[in-house]
Amino acid sequence: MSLHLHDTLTGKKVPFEPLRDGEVTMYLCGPTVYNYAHIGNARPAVVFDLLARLLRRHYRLKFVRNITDVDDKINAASLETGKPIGEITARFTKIYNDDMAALGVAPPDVEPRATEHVEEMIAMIATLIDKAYAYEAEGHVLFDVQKYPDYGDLSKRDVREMIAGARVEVAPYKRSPQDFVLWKPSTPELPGWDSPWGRGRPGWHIECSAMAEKHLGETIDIHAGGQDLVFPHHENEIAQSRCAHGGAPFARYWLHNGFLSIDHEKMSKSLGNVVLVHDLLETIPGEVIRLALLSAQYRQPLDWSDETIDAARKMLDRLYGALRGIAVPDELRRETEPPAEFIDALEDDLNTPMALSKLFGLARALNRSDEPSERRELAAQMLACGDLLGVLGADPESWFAGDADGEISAAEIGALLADRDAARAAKNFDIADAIRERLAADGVQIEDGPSGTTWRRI
RNA sequence: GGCUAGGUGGCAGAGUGGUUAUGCAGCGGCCUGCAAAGCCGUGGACGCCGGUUCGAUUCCGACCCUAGCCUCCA
Repeated sequence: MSLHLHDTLTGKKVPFEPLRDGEVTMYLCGPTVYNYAHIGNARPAVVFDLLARLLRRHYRLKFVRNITDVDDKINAASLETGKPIGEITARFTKIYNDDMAALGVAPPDVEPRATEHVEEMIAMIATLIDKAYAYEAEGHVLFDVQKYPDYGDLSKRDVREMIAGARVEVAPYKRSPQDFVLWKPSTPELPGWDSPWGRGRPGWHIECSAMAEKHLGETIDIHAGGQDLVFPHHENEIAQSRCAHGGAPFARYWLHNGFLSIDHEKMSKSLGNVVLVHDLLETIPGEVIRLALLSAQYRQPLDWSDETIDAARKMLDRLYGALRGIAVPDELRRETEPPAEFIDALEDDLNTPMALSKLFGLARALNRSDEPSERRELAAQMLACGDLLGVLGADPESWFAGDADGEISAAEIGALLADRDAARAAKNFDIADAIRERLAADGVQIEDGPSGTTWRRI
């Protein structure tokens, strides 16, 4: 089975074939850097990082994830805090990248910043005006949606209905209510760039179109993002790019991840239930968060709760438990590929739950086997799967040793276990059990195995 | 109201026109000094109503319900 992806434009799962043999271009809408990333922001980053890993197995991939560092929300944050815009965007860009790294998200090949591409945006806007797809009005430049008959194809919307159902007050200078801003004027205190239409700043949608063109060309293979970006952001990107490029297709495959809810409620500031990745990482390993985000297929909705996190942690307990005490030689590790059925699951539109079930199958087989070479081979396969998923990279012992902050130390545990071994050898089981209970009180669970006693923090 | 995607066992979550998802939790057994981990076995499901079919959770239609989008939003 080869890679199949669900394409939003056609609404179907289709075989993936890149435009050019052997190479793939992919663009993911990145963060607007004015605040900490929340767990919903992390989902596309993790999911499409997995897709990037999968693509790199067979293709030379150029993966672009932008930084939106000019935006009215950033301006508002600057006004609110009194801090310069550049300081805010630099700070939150770093925090975003650090947080994503903690989730095992590899950096993209290119991470363009909008403020460094204003020239390209202006050029694209000028082209759109030249070709009469855009018009200037009161210092704004607007895209004329009437001129692009395919508008609505991605989001399956009928333009006429949209006009009829428009709920927002329409700016008087717009020719049609659904026309959207490519360029808008800036007041002196707002960030602005000189342009043929006066000092101003770009609209949000044109940023991605211009950066995608600059780094990936007119037609890209995969464009990804959250479901909520389908309309208007991606619809507008298509309109701008195609009209600027003589009708050339913009993206050949459109991928959109499903939404995250928090305890079955929509995450929103007004409900006060926004979960920040930065806060989660204080107490939860990034690997747990990553696996939790991959525990449902990416297009499905995913509810985030303590149970979601706990379930992911227990999955890792089982997987690391199987790997415990097995030394996989480096050479075997390098040579071993994930089993075909595991790859098949991922290549079927990133069916991570199915892939995980195959991984658990390996764990079961490993646990069942008492033949050392077979156990090493199965462990190597599990690690190969883990490499692709971006989990199981830690040493199993350190996974179970956990974070020792303010708790009983490993040395103390070792000393108590030595005492207990002596008691057990002397059949003083009351003493041995007392030590076990004392460790349990500190959150340490012990396991007597054939080759000695191991422990884990729970 | 329109568009899109869903409704699966105690929970999470895949999949399939007839045969075990998987993980957690439960039950029985093995192992263990006793546990724990692990292994073996096991119960429990496909929103509702019709239709197609030898047979539907899986296909088709209606209905009910949920979520997202339609406005900044992953």
